[in-house]
Amino acid sequence: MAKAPTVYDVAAKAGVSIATVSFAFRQPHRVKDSTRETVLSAARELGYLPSGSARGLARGRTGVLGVFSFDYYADDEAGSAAGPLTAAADRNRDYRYYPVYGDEVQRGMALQCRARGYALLTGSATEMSGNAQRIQDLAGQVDGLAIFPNVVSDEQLRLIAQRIPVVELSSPGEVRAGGQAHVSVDNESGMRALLDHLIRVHGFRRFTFLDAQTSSPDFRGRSHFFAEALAESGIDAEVASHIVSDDASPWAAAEVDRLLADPAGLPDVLVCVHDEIALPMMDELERRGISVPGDVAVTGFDGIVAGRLSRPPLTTVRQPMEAIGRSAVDMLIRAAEGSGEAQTQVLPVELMVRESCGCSG
Amino acid sequence: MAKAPTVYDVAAKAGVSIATVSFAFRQPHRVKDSTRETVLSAARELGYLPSGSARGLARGRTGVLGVFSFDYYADDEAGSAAGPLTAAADRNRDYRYYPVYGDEVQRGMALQCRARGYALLTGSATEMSGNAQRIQDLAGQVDGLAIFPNVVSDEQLRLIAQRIPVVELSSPGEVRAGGQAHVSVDNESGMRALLDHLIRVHGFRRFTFLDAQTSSPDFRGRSHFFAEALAESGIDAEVASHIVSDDASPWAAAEVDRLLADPAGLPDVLVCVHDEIALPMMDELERRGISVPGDVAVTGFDGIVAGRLSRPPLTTVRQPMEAIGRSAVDMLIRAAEGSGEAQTQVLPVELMVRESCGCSG
DNA sequence: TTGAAAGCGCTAACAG
DNA sequence: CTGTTAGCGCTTTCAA
Repeated sequence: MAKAPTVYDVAAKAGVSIATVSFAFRQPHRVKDSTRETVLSAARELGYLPSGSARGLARGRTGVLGVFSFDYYADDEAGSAAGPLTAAADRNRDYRYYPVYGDEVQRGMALQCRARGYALLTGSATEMSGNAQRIQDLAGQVDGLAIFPNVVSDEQLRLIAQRIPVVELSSPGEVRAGGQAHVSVDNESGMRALLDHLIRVHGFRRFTFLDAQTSSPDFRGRSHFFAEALAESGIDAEVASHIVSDDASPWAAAEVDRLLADPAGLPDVLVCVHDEIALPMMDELERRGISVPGDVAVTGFDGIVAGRLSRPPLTTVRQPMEAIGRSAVDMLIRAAEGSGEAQTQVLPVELMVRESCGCSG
Repeated sequence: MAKAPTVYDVAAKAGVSIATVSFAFRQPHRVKDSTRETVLSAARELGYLPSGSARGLARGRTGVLGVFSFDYYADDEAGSAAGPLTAAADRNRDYRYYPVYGDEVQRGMALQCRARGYALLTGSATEMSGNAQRIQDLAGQVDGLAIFPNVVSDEQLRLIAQRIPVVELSSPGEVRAGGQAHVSVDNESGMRALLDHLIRVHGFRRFTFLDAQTSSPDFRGRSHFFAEALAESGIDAEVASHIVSDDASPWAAAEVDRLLADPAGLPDVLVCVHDEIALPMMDELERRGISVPGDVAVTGFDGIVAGRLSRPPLTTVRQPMEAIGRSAVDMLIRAAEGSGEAQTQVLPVELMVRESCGCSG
């Protein structure tokens, strides 16, 4: 790359001051038409491209929003191996559940950024260390940052939130960390609507809840309202021990073993804390010749795309992922542009009755 | 947000110079242990977060790569309306084909950026004007830029490529624009493998090619090799008039009308230039009671997720989307870090024989 | 091992 | 309408 021309070069070539060059681009109306023409064409001839860093530094804002996530499907070896990149390598990846929850939320953010004239900077955590460094670098480059739960320590989060608006893409924890903004969904209504359906329509009485090993405010909330709602209905539930979500098949197999070993027999329904637990469970059950929903019903939570396409289609509670992303962006922009602090927001969910609960398509 | 502490504040608090603060962060080994401790803890207490803009400006690089795309599903009204964001609004979107080709490529870029320690800045074009502005802003903030075809004028592209490494995510055009880097796939082999299968295994003789209205080097390549390969086999093909890809149902209905109106009857197979034409065609055919592949076979190109889940599953040629994205990132980084110019690269494709061609699952 | 000082390229008062 | 000028916050020689 040849040395990049700057405002100085353009100014010299156009025979004006650098301020005029800047104005010609940023406040065209403040410059005489003919002057603007001169400047613009000088810029064109030189191949002038304004430096984002310099602009950002001078203005104190970058026009960029950030999002930091954890990519469950990421495979660091693929990246470092630098081996031949083939179609076969691609195919071997497990994209059964892609796009997942976070992908759809990020998509919502991208769309809203686009609509609002911002760019979106994405970064994601690594299995390895160095995440603190990564996220600080990211935070230093944006006007506002959205963060998925469980990817950043509270300390880090507080540090960053002190400098730029931050919104967590989850429910607030049980203990509200001082004023931290959140965009979340109404887990309570969702869980209650789901259980209401299972109890009233299907008459289920024996419930098993499949929880995730990775804890999060949302998961804890669902678990909590599951128990609460059942208790109110005078039903006792069994809460399965934590599920390892690291590796798909092993835990599902183990869990089915556990269910089968229960002398009391299978429960009426497996209520899973999220779709990515429900889907592999259905697969594993089918593999063992156990019919869903014939022998046992299964439900999820989130409403990822894969659940619509599974067999049977998954009954679940759908989060408005795109809206979550859009909402986060709006909050960040509002806060970044000074119109008030970011506030926590709770979006509605929707019960999606499909076939895995026993309803007919 | 309180005024952000800077190196100066940290330096003052730690009783050192700003150079030492910088060193403490960027070249820890060059600073005495005790000094580093002092600096770091001063920084922590102050809640110091380095400014990305300032770093970028001083270093001449940002550690960020960019990608500019066009989002076909984007709905600007949803963004500007700022109406209530509900689950229902989300559900009404047509995500049948999501994630599309570009989403998977971007995913590959994100993964590789992560692996290489870069962040990824995403921007996308608008139906409206102002794209030149958007992309220049984007380009000004990154060390390298990947661009999808048909979203940026050649002039813009040249301007940007003059300043930072740029790679186009498509085949080079027929007329190679001077040295512009590309990451693309072997459309010729893919199309030939597909036709070979259709001719040899299924004995098809009557082919119709469904082209896209939006032209691109890849689409033109596929169209070209389709005709060439058939000609070599002594088969004559009919190339359907351009298909409007703007709105799904209307053109598909019109196209089916056209096919039905042909006194010669249906062709043996509809070879579509990409999956997003093949899929709606299959839907429309089914709607009219025309069996695929019973009455007419259909094939696609790209290998998007939706094609695996359609009924029947779509026979297509799969591009290694993730690898394309990863490869683009590697090229950009190589070029940005000065180890040579970005070069064009052609990745292999793979014929995915599924059921829409008449093979049995 | 640390400090002084010169930029990096642009924006935005403030003058004129 | 245009020019002068002072930063924006950090990195990086070059000296000490």
